Amino acid sequence: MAMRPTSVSPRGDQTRESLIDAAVAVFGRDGFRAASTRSIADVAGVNQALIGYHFGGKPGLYLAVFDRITRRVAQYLGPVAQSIEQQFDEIVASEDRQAARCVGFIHQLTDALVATFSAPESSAWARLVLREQQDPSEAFERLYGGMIGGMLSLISRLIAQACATDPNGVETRVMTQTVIGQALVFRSARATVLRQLDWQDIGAAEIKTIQSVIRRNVTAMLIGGRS
Amino acid sequence: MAMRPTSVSPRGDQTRESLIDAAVAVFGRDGFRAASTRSIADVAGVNQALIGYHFGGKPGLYLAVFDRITRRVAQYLGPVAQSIEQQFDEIVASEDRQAARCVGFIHQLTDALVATFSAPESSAWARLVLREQQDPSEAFERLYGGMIGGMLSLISRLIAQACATDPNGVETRVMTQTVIGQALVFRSARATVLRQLDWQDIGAAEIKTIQSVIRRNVTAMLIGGRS
DNA sequence: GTCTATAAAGTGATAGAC
DNA sequence: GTCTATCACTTTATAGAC
Repeated sequence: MAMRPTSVSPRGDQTRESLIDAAVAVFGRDGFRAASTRSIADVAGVNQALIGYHFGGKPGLYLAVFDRITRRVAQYLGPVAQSIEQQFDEIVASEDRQAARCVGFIHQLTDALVATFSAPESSAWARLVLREQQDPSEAFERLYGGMIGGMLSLISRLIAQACATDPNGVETRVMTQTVIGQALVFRSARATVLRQLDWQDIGAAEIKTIQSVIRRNVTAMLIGGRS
Repeated sequence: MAMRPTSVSPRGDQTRESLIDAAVAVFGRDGFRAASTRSIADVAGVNQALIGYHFGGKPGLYLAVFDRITRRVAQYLGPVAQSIEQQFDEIVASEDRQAARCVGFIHQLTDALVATFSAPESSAWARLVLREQQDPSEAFERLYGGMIGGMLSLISRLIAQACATDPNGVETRVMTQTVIGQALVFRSARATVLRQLDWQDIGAAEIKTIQSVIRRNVTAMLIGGRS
């Protein structure tokens, strides 16, 4: 089985990039099995046989697509997450719980999630990721290890700190999912959202509204009814 | 183009049922395009040519699948929704806002949503519905008109009543989505949920935990931080 | 109402020229 | 690194026997 060539030729690099770009769109639209290597090659403007040469075959290209998605999503969320991670270390080291500050960090993260999921490129990603969520393959490992896992861990620790609960407890983790779910639904149930709200698209104005409602919800959930 | 026969033969009925059952599973697993009529017929234990005879072709069978899903989900959620709808009419007619009672109704609905999405049959449905949400076709109309629209409307009115807001206002509708999103995420991000919580499955015990957390969240969101 | 058989088109992989 | 050509297989739809 042919593997990705080790030499770094500018021409070949360009071909690989074009193929991955095209594969994100076509795999997203048609799914792994229905997507044909011919249509991917056509969209990429390269020869069909080059998929075998550069990625070893259709499955290899599919995995390369998820590495691409992971890297791109990390570009959106990474800076915010890292900044919070750093400040969170100081909070844990201090004696004060600083619940309000933790909630503020969660607000930053839900804002970023809503913005990321609403980005135009996210449309193709979502189809791929949602499929993997229902029926995880090797590609899901790359997603979880590359981005999702770290994000879940960070939000769980912030919630635990804000509510003085166990970050590894079941309730904290379930609560983490409900926080993310509030942002995720605007992508996963997109057709329903557009229809119910009579929106043509989720643009800058709509994103602001969503972010503001989720901020309010999160605040109420975490420091509204207690301590 | 052959249409569904008008005569009602027991033998043909059985064939149609088998084909729809099989189609839910195979379309769910492979998507519309990748699913082959041959594999559907094999799973159903009938001849491939009968898909053309009974449904006019592959697209006709696909639509029949969504009618089936709509009817089944309505069996889960319909009774709860109707009971609440009835009592809600009385609340609107009365002078008291009865916010706590409205929140109780929403709890019943989120409980039902979590239970429905976690049902084993929901696994195949979800793949189909999530695809339509990203890329709606004629099948989405049947879903929205048959079930989703009514559920959204009911929750929006309950939220508006509980919070004294406009049921048709953007904020109320966005809030409705965030409520549903908390239940939906346990299906739409299933692989992530199972992994983060180290669950093998979402069974009766897990459902109880999820329902309880969402109930608490909804209460905080709607009557925790205000009035 | 169900079957077999088949036509016409599309699939992924790959050998081999350049 | 890229191309053309082709193999072996699968796809949907349908004609026609029963």
